[in-house]
Amino acid sequence: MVTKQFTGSPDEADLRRADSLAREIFADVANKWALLIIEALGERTLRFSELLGEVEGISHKMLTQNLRMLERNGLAHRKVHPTVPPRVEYSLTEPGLALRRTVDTMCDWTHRYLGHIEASRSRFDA
Amino acid sequence: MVTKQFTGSPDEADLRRADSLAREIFADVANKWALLIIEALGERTLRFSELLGEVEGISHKMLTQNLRMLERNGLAHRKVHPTVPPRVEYSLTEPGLALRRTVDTMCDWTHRYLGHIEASRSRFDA
DNA sequence: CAGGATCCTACTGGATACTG
DNA sequence: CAGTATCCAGTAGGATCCTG
Repeated sequence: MVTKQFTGSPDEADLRRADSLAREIFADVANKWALLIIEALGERTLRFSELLGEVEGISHKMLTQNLRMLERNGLAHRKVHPTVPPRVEYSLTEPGLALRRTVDTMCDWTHRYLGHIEASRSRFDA
Repeated sequence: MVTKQFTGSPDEADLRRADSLAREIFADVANKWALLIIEALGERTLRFSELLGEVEGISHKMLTQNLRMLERNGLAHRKVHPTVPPRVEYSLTEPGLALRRTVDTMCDWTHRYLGHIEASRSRFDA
């Protein structure tokens, strides 16, 4: 489980707070776009427009929204070059890189079980 | 990236198909409820009603929906006991267990960086 | 080029009631 | 108890227009 149960311990309130925070973070991060962005940024630093092309199917709006969220949580770093036209580069922070490693294993998993899953689907759909 | 680019190879069509399948599976699995259910089932086999209680905040409908999806993809196994009242038990299959390991590391990640993230949020919100 | 704001649609997901 | 069906509200998310 994401959350562990603490009952009756001294600073129970603090622990419950950490608990709900953990759930919030998990909900932030456990979504398709966020994970795909993290995966893309793991390769190298990317500009906004590059990400838009790199993350298959994402819209302008969703990209901005998720980048803000990642920045707020300290997973991505936003570097603005004060040039004209503006140039903004996104990269992963240490926590972001750590998360990226687990996303990697998720991608590996996907490819490893592709066959199993496709077979299971055919069986189920029958 | 989830998807790798193959261009000009012999059976390019097959690879593109596998590609889009991979993205589909990733989208199925990379969602809050699916991951939380997998995490819960990792502990032990659970009945429908037990899952409902175990997965914090999930609704009846979302649970059914996600369980069907997990079953279809061959990640969860559904065992019906022909008793009355009915008793249905869900457990993880081998692929499901494998995925569960990566979900575990994601949960660990969440708890490890809780402090970093909370601090980053305060900074950002100011 | 990066990205905010707005509008609008479509789907997600909750509550509730019904069946085996 | 497990699961389906229906209805409905909220929101995710696309398209578009506008600024520095």
